Amino acid sequence: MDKDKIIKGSLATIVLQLIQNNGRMYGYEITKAVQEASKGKMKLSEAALYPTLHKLEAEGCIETEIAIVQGRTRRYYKLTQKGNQESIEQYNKLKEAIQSLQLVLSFKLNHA
Amino acid sequence: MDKDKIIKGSLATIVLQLIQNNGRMYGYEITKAVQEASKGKMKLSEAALYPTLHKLEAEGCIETEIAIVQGRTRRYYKLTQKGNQESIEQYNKLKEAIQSLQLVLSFKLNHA
DNA sequence: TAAAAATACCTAATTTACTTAGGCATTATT
DNA sequence: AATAATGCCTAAGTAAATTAGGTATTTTTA
Repeated sequence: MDKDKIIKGSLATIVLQLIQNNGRMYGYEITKAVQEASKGKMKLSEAALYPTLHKLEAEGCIETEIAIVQGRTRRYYKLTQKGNQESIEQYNKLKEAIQSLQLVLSFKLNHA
Repeated sequence: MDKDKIIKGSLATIVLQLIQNNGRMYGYEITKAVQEASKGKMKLSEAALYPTLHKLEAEGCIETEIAIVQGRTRRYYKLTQKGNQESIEQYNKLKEAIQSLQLVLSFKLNHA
């Protein structure tokens, strides 16, 4: 999802968190949100996003609602109860993982 | 590399950074360092590590030196000049990516 | 007003990085 | 004597992304 392919494996967590923070979102909007929030440093491809959304829906974490706006179809997603729990859990784990990562990156052996 | 499969794609960066911080390290030692530094929250499998080490060596980022300690063979790795540059570059990109990630995770739409 | 860009959805094939599941050999511990 | 720890490794499978498209409508630009 990253221009520089650095952080992987947190796409579902990001998507859940974004939807949670904003009530409901549609796919295209999510890609733009990631770009805007990261000041262009991250670019979330639609090819990565849509399969993730469909998977989250299949798992019962999100549910959809279609809207037609100015002749174009939007598929809005919002969290289910399960998705709400998942979002919180995964967010906490990600935060922990980031902290662990930072500890590892600055680790020095006793004797070194 | 993670018990919880959260952060992926930064293994090479972690390895380079650990070796840089400690002058030289051998494989088994790296797995233990990750465990210790993260207080057991991260577990780096040898199956993930060794191929990464071999790839970094093939790329000319690290070079090896064999030592025999108490009847066992250790393969120490240290950074080459290229590895040194790579380490710094990748580390900086990872730091940036973490910051971007945090921005994205807390993003809210104007109107939401 | 025609062409290009933006909006909005999507999939298939490939690649990459990791996990699962082992193997081998020596030394230290129980 | 058996098990755990140290130390190296590989092969097969999987999951998650990338690459490379496709379709359709509306808005903007030249």
